[in-house]
Amino acid sequence: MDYRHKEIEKKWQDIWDEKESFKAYNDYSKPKYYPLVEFPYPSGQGLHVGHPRPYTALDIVARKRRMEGYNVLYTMGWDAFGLPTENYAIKNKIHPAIVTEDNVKRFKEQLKSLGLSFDWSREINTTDPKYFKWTQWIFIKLFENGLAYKKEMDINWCTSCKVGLANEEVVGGVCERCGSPVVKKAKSQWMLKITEYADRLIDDLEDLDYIERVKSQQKNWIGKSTGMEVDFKTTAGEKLRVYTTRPDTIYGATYMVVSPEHPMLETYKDQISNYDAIEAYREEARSKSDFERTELNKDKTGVEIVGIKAINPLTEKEIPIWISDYVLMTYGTGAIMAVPGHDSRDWEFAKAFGLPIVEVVSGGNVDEAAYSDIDDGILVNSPLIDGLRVDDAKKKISEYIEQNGFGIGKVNFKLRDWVFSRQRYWGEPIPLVSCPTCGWVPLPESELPLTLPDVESYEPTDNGESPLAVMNEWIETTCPKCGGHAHRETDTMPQWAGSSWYFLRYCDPDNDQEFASMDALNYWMPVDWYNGGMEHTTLHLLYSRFWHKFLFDIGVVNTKEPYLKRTSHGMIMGENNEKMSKSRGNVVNPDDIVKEFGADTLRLYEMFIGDFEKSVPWSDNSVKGCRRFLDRTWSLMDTVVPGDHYTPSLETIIHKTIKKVSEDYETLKFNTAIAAMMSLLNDYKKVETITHADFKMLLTLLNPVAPHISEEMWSIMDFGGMITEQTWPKFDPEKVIDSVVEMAVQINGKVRSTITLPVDASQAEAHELAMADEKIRVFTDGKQIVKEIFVPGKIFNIVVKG
RNA sequence: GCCGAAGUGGUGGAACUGGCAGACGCGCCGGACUCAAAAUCCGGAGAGGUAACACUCGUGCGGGUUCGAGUCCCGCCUUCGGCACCA
Repeated sequence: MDYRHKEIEKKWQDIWDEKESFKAYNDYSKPKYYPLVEFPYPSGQGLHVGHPRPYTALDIVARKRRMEGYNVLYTMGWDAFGLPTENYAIKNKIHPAIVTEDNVKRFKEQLKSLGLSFDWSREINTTDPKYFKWTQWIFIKLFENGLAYKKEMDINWCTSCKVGLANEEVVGGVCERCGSPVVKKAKSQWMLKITEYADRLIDDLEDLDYIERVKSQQKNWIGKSTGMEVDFKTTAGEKLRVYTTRPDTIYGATYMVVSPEHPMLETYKDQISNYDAIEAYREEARSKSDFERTELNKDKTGVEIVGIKAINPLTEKEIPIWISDYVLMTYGTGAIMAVPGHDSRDWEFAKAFGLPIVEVVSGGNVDEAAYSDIDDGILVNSPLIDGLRVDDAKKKISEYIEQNGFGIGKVNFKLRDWVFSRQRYWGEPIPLVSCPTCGWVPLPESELPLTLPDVESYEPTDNGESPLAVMNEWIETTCPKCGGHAHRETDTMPQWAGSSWYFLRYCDPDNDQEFASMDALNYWMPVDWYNGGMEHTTLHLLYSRFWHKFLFDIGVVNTKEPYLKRTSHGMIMGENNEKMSKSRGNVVNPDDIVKEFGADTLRLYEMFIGDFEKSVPWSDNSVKGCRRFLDRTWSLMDTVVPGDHYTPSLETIIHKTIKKVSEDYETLKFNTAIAAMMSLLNDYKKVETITHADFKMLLTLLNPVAPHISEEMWSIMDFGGMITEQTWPKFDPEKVIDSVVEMAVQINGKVRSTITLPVDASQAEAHELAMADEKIRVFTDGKQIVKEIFVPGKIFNIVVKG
């Protein structure tokens, strides 16, 4: 009988469906486990070979947990709002809802063909009004709690998508999605105050089991810095406030710099004698894109503000004030005290304009470069803090500054508030109306969901307004508060909205009273293990943590963090080790692999290919190798004979393999788990016959990776029931140890021979055996044995001299 | 520049708290089966060296600790990912 993957895979997928083998029950008495994978954006391209990698990995965990007796919630959905669908719809004149439906259908078929053990009865779709009703509900809560506000601001405007972007969506000055240039555009936008949660988003990482690179990237992105705001008097009258993390270097502040957008320039216009030059510089800065302004290693430019001086509060000396675009209005106070001796940017600026450089921390050479080391430096030229180390000096001077009212401690973040408006059609409408008398008013819950108007055209407008802005019938409405004439907000939400809370909906997907019941949340949450791409670390992952914390604060979820554990998979590259793309011609279609080799082979291959956390190139030949392993396992059926016990010569290796595979499935080391099973197969092949017990064990261990073929063989062998319903095996700790071991014998640390001895043999026995070995005697005869190191079961090292 | 990860055969990658480097797979070489090929099965191999052993070298580079280092310490180099004029 041949291994016919097509028939077998279809057959078992149908049986699992019919028996609801993977249904998550609301039986709250059982221990639960909630593994989560990022739900895909159903693009028109269909499934990519990258998708099955994380899905299979957590499928393995999910299947193992079920066999361990857990009630497992493993499910799937569609993050289906978004630009590509909308653009495709515009181009082909098909409604985005229909495009979405088609894409979802295709994705679902493809995913189903992989035999992933999702509970499909809990499938969700972010574009379903029953779903986005609650996305809108959460937005209203954010609004009611003062975390959503509208602000006229310069936004990142993608010239091609004709849409505003969050900072997180701008990569290297271009649009993350389409690569077109991003320019500044003033627009009134809905903003979410994620910055209010900045501290907690950093602090609470502490107790979470996230892989280190995720933690550090999030910390980096939030960018907490602790320093002081210090007021410098000016000759113009009012004080000028700066932010610094190095108050200890204040005696070295020889000039000040304000950003081109700083309001003082307007305020003191009359006192500035070179205002024309200043204005020209400001105009130049305005015309530059963010990218140009922040370009690497750019030469410093600037203009001195003539007519106003600042006064250093500690030295009482007058220092000049400059304007330069290396100081950003969006960070700190938009003004700095420049300490060229100890800040490389200030140093460059001072060199460029011949400004004085004063050394206030010794240890470097400020004529050569700024000395910014904070560990070894000693303060000099700083009357109050001379001779102190940097950290002590910082402490002392900070106290002094605060006591004298010159300034105050201040924490700053790089994180900015989240631009939440999109001027597009295919997103959740923002459920607010603008009333001339009441201002912004949220829709009452009874009017949710607010659905999109069903129209023919949804092209973006050239003036930057949402396509909804021209749909008068939809816009015109009455104010829920005063009943007067009002109109709807025409912006929609970004794609990140629906994905910021979807894991909550899985807990209770059909609830039409709440986004999920507290009972369901209490049972299922938090997510035990969340795996997803590194590209979502500062976007989706951060956003959803923010939303969750907010929901926790208003008492509608039970945990302050959504995910206990976060891991990440590496990308699958093309065979030439370049990113898979149509233009490179190195795209592999998972359907082809499933068709030719079977889903089990694809699953096995994607898990075996290499370190799960690293990117790996695709290899057609390795796929064949994985299929070969399954074929060889299949042919093993010819050698199986009845028997409830392990074949004695295989017993130790079987227990070792149970241990290895069980542990490796938990730690993302799927590649070595599979290697161990391949080894076990090789051992099985070396004996004439194997018992039912031997074979059952291999099938059980293999089942989470290759569920169809293991189920089929279980059935052919008539082992009873389904393998999916079996219990995960345990190993016997006493039986994973070999009774006899081969031990390397070293002379001065170099292996010269091996001896075979019982695992519990003494050093004396080892010594005797070693000395009986001719290869060893060659090295010991006539030499003095200085020392013997004996590590039971590991090594025997003889140190000789002479 | 800062943060993070990593450098091991022809190749993807193994190696627990320092203990026989190269598991497992691919590719390659040889053999069996075949008219032949594919598939399958059996066997082989880090490099140098030898008739064969022996032996020597070998985990990015340079030092160090240790009976013993891919693994630990110090100093570098390179690659990848993230951030970046954030004061």
